[in-house]
Amino acid sequence: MESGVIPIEDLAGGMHLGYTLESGQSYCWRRRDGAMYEQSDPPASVWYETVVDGEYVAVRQRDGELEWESTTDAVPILRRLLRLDDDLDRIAETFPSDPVVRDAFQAYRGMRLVRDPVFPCLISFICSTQMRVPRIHGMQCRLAETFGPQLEVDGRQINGFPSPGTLAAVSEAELRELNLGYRAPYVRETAAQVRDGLDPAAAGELPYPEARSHLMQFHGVGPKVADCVLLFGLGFTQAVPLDTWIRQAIGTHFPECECGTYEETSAAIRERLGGAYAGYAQTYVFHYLRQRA
DNA sequence: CGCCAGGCTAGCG
DNA sequence: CGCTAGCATGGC
Repeated sequence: MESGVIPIEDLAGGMHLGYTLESGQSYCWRRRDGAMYEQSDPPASVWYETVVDGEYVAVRQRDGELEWESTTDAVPILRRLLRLDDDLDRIAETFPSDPVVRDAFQAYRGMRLVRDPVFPCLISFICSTQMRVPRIHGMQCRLAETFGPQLEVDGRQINGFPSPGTLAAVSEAELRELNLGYRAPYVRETAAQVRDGLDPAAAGELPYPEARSHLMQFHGVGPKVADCVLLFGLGFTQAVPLDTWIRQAIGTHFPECECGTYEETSAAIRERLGGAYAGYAQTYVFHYLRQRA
């Protein structure tokens, strides 16, 4: 097992690991203590762990640094997954000066977007429809524990996320037994599409509108889920998923952006939130409103 | 008990 | 195109 630290002072705009991983944007990490996605503020010094490309990665934040343990050098992996190269203050300069956005940024200072591995990201947001955050997380945990590849780390069994082929071979009934509900056939069909060669990562090479259309080919993926995958998995920081929370924020704070259709409202709010990093602003506002509800 | 949750699909007009 | 019923499940 390798280990190391990354000083927070090296990260422009700071870092808050708990907000980053428990704000409902990533379902690819688990707390080592078992608990996760509580409504209250996550405690400090908690270990979070995941499996990426067969490698175990664990990270926690304390005393001004990120401390990590891994079966490999986790620094480049963490840089990518936690977007450690983002300059948060420079990004915030692109935000509009509206009180909601500014208050949200101040309240959750150090929260970064994630860049989840695209397949688990895709499946997790297909599972997210009409569902609360803790239950989405529970579904991803059960998928990994039931069908994912096992890894032994310090005598403990850790499961990675199942491959598209594995998931496509699972019956709908087995998925329903994990309480995926009506999302079960969507998950199975999408896994089969990926297995058969439709690559969600290919969206990353396309311009934003085409990238979203590419993802909407997957069963169970509409415009909102596509925007989530673009934002939280493929680095499209301009994407603004129009969920119930952000729609409420639009109605209250940006009524001029309410244009009727998803496409038009999406374009208006992306412009209103500063363009290139509108999705970053959205993530702060989403978390801010959800925590205050 | 009813209502709603980071919506989507299918099937209508 | 736009509109909507139906969809599983759990927590309040």
